[in-house]
Amino acid sequence: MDAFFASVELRRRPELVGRPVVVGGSERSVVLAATYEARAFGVHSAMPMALARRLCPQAVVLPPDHLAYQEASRAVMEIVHEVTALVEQISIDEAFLDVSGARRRLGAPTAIARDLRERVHAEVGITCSVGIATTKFVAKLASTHAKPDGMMLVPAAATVPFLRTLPVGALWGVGERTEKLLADWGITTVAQLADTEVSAVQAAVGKAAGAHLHDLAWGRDPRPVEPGRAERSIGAETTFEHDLYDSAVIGSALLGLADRCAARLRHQGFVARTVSVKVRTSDFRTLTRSRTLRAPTDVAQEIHQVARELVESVDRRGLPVRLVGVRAENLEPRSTSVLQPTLDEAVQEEAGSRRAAEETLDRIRDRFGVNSIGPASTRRRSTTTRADVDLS
DNA sequence: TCTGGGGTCCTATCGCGT
DNA sequence: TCTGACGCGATAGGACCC
Repeated sequence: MDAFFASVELRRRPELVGRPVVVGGSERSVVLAATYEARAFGVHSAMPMALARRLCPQAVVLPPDHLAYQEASRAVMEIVHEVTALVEQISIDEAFLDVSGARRRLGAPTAIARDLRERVHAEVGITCSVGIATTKFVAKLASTHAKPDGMMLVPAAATVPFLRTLPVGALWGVGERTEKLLADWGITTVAQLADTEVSAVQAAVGKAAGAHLHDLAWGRDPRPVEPGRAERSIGAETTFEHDLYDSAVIGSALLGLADRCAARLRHQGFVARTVSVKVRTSDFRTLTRSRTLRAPTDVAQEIHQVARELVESVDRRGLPVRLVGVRAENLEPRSTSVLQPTLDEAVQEEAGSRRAAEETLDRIRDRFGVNSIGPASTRRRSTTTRADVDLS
């Protein structure tokens, strides 16, 4: 999708079409999406909002509405799945389609792409771009070049010449750091990368990455389209409005994050064997700690307990905390997970009743909304009376 | 300029068992 | 009995993507 979050916003606020629009939070956040009018001022996603406002003071800034984007994404992906079942969704607004088996039914890839783009525009009201190639990675590059609202075909024979025109930074997997490492070796273009010995590339960026990048530079990418890949982790994190010293406040934030993690684990039918936490201090250093449990869990109270201990174990050198996060890893389906027998019956009973309580939360949230109920210490004091309107 | 929140994957290191 | 190679899982950190 093109400027996805911004496009969804413009769909319901057509009066803003043609103006620079930026989607992003207000405080201490970054740009999530910018219209092409805003990009003309140098604004781009991941840029600090403070800088974006300075570069383009006249931009209309909209707060993100993730539910709306998820719904738009779902609508688009529904259309995509009508083209072929071989769909690999890689983010909220991107997917790979293997249409090699759909040609007889739907025609040439260019025809499939044209129909798909027309349908998305007509039925969802936003534009997308399509890249067509014999490998995933070249298709991705082609779609980037096609933006906005375009289509680009890179025939097999044209692949290597096309790649050689690009800077190394265009390669999928080459970010700021890798770009600099390669530049130290005099490699700034894909053509130079391709013409360098694999061993030299590996010396610069590491064994696995080096071999991979050298392959990509020659258009070699054997990765197939993999429909329905299983998730490997589920997490939640938050940046505070102000850096915090207070362990009690950090602890209640952790409870809210553990609660979100656990609810999503239960919703998707997973239990997690490992809990990891992330702490970012005021100097922007990021520390992580993780612990593998004796028995996997999807209970917020257990995750919170572990998360709290892990955060306590971090040496933050006396600095205040900017961000904390909780992540559940080593996921397995709850249905097949072996429940660890515990000799202590009281412990087992306690865990069981906690889970039952949290399942009740799930049902209340299903009926009354995700914000209708939550752990007491995470609730904002409101001006309403105790007969909280949330449950009315 | 001052840096989000959701993830994936890779690498280095360490302890442990063989 | 000691030593080292090796594989493996756990852990921590970091690069990268949208």
